[in-house]
Amino acid sequence: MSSKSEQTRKRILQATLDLLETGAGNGVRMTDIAGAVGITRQALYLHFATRAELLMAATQYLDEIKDVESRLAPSREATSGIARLDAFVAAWANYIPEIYGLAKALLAMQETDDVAAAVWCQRMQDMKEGCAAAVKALAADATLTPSLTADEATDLMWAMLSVRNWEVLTRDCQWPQAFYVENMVRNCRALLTQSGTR
Amino acid sequence: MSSKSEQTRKRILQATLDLLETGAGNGVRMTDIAGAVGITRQALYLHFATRAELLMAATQYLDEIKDVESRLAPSREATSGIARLDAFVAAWANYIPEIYGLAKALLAMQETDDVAAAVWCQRMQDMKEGCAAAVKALAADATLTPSLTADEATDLMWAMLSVRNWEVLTRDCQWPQAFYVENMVRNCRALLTQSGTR
DNA sequence: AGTAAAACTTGACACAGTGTCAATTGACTC
DNA sequence: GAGTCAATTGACACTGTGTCAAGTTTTACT
Repeated sequence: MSSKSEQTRKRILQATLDLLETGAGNGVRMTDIAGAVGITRQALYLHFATRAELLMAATQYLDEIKDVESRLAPSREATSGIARLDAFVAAWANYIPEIYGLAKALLAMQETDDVAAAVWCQRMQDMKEGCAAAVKALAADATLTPSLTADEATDLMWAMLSVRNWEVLTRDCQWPQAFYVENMVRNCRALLTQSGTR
Repeated sequence: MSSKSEQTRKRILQATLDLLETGAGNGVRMTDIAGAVGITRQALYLHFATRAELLMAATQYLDEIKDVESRLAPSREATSGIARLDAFVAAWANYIPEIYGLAKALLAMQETDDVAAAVWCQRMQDMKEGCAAAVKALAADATLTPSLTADEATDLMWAMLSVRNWEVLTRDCQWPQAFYVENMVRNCRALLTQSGTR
């Protein structure tokens, strides 16, 4: 049924992601998106009730495309806790640039829009579960630093790997992406494992 | 001359800070500030050209009140590099909650307002100088980690101590302030000094 | 006390961006 | 040919910032 509608919906989501990626998310208005798709602004509301809902749908669409699951496979298959930590950090650190445009738009909306805040918060909570799993693996190996509980270690790791930190380091500080990744892997080890285990 | 004007200006700044502190910076409108002072919204523009300028002035006013300089004295007087690092981290970490309301408002404006972005950026740059000085002291003692250059270490420390990280850890993760401080001191040591020097 | 400047008020308006609504057009289907 | 769905057009409400002109109150000076 209504394949025309489905089709337009996809075009909208795609255009949204494109604009967000190139324009760095700052000021992507409903008008811009409609223009990119080739429909009127009002027509957008036939597909998505609000801007927040559109961004939300774009987030899910992005996941489909980028295939988050398969990126995390190496981490899940790691044998030691430290290997798991390294793999997770690297996977996430390399994923950030791909979602950055969208993340920034959602992050900016958080202050004003409760729905957007909830959506983003939920997604970050999912990512936190990955952190928790890595920390758990460390604890199982007894390689987790004694100065932190598992929850605290998870919190710290989560904060370290936040999109905002990525933004600060790669944008403001001009760290190349590869350097950022390498560094974060080392930092997480230093902070979370027993005395900088190699 | 015109002491009335000066007086009102101060009342405006004070009201702004009060609202920002209690209301957590989310939606403090010009109307709210005017209402708190007891004047009309339009009258605010007789004192400050734009909202950004008002926020900017409030920032400087806050510094006067909180006396940033004296807070940093212990850090400057530290003898070893590590003592200096610890003192600076603790001083800054304890300063964040006091400026948080204002910081949040300025941070939120960054996306849309270039002036606000510039103001906040400048202030963060000042704070970065403090990081750089601490790193330099470590380097002088040869206690700086060999895996980072001085600039990289400064960047990392700066990112770690960002207001947004404080927000994540104390708000989202519910870390008590004291725990946050203690932890950040330890983390900075772990990341920046030679193999976790005690 | 008288006056001029400065501080503030009132009320109106422009602008951007989101969201809403009603009436209409074009196309595709049964 | 009637019905339905996607989209269009044009208008409007709402919020918050910033601007403007005209009028009133306060303050300061002599």
